Amino acid sequence: MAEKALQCDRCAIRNGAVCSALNDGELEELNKIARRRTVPAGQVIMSDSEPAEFFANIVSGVVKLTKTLSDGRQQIVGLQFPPDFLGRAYRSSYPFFAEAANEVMLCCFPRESFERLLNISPELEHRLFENTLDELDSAREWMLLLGRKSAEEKVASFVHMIARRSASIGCSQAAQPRFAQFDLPLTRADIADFLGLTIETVSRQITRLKTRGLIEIHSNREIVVPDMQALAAIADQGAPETN
Amino acid sequence: MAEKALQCDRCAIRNGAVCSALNDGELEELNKIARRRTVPAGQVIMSDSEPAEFFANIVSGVVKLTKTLSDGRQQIVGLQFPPDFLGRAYRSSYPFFAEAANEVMLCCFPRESFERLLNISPELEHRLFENTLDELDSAREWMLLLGRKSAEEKVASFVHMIARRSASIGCSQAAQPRFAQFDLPLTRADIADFLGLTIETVSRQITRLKTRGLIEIHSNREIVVPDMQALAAIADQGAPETN
DNA sequence: CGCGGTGTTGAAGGCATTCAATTGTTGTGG
DNA sequence: CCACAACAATTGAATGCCTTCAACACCGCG
Repeated sequence: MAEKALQCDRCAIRNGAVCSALNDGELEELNKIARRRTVPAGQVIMSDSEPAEFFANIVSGVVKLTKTLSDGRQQIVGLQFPPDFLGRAYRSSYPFFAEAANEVMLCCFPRESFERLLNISPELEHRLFENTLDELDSAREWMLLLGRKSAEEKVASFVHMIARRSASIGCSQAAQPRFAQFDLPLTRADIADFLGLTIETVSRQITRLKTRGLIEIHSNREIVVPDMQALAAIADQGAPETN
Repeated sequence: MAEKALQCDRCAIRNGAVCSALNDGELEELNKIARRRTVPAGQVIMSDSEPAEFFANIVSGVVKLTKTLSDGRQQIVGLQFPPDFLGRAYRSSYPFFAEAANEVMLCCFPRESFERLLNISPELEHRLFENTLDELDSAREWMLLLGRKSAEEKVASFVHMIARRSASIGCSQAAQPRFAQFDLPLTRADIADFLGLTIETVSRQITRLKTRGLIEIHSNREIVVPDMQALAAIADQGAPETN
């Protein structure tokens, strides 16, 4: 929960984050109110019950958005990576939980100050709008997965998505690399909650992908995908012949 | 596909639609470019492949947004009712299909003209932003349903949602009426595609709800819910004791 | 070394699907 | 008005995928 002020111009997510919609003066304004904060894995960042008192950029780590039924069944309804934005403009309440999937570094802005900035900068609002449209697109993509894909396709889709997003965060390689190596930011339980499956089914399907040579596993979290296209073929359509 | 000009001030959805964000001058502008159009059930309104040349308000009827896997499995990723807005600002392509679920009446605006209006009216953009946030919320609500609810809970949730939305369209009753009567705007096949189930399962669960006295069915489409709260209890949490 | 958290593996069972047949509904032309 | 076709919905029986329950393996850590 350490907090400290920071210089925006040396920020790791300077280019991708919503701040890039601001001009120099506005950015300086933002710089004044911004505070970095580290959140340990598992901790709730924003919740259903209490109004969110701040907005934030994700600097590092992964944040999961979860919803829960009254008997405890849980579903992850969104995953956010750097440099994603956290919090909802114009809405005081949050219809789900935002929780750190692993250790997360945030760049936080007090609600009031940020909204003041939002009022004077149409570009900033526009940027948030674009963000929301992207979130809506991926939510719908995920609805297709949840409603219509088999367990195997779900897990393959998940690994494929993480591989793509991890690549875009780390050293920017070619647009469509054939090979990928990365760490899973989620536990098996989280993956299950994301895919609408059980832990056991996720584990079995990961083993199956490994057996088939589609992925290699080094330390449970560390994954290598030797052929992204082969993985995508399983993820996006009916399971091809296994021969 | 009949088209005709129209007076906004006598429009059925005048109050709820995005147009209500406009001032008199802007509304007059919109009035000039608006054209009504009737779309028969089943017809595609906007598609993945071709860029959408217009935006539209839904005046009456229901529009389904669908996504399809390469082997034909389909998922409905959104349902839009009057006075919802159709089309995406700032995006030329549409990552899914918009299709008329039943006969739909649209109020269409040519893309270019509407975007010009969007540029001069921050209120309009803001309104679209709010809309998008609402869509995102319901998409996430639906992810919870798709990933974690049983067939019975899914169908109950669906009927409950339609009941609520139908009530808010027709004669505005009390905020939370105990009783509801309405027509299902979707076929069983559409309901199945919406819930991530098969037609047969949907049919069986509807029969089960009827047997249990939670709904009454008159003409396959016409539904009566005698006790909305009882239905909500099944929809939103683990199935209660059946006694 | 033992313990808790995390992940894997096995066997049995259940819920939704699949396949198949029948019934009900709608619209059209004789 | 009725026959008929085409579509929509229901119902039944069997299969299968994923879950559930249970036991065990792995790993970091005090």
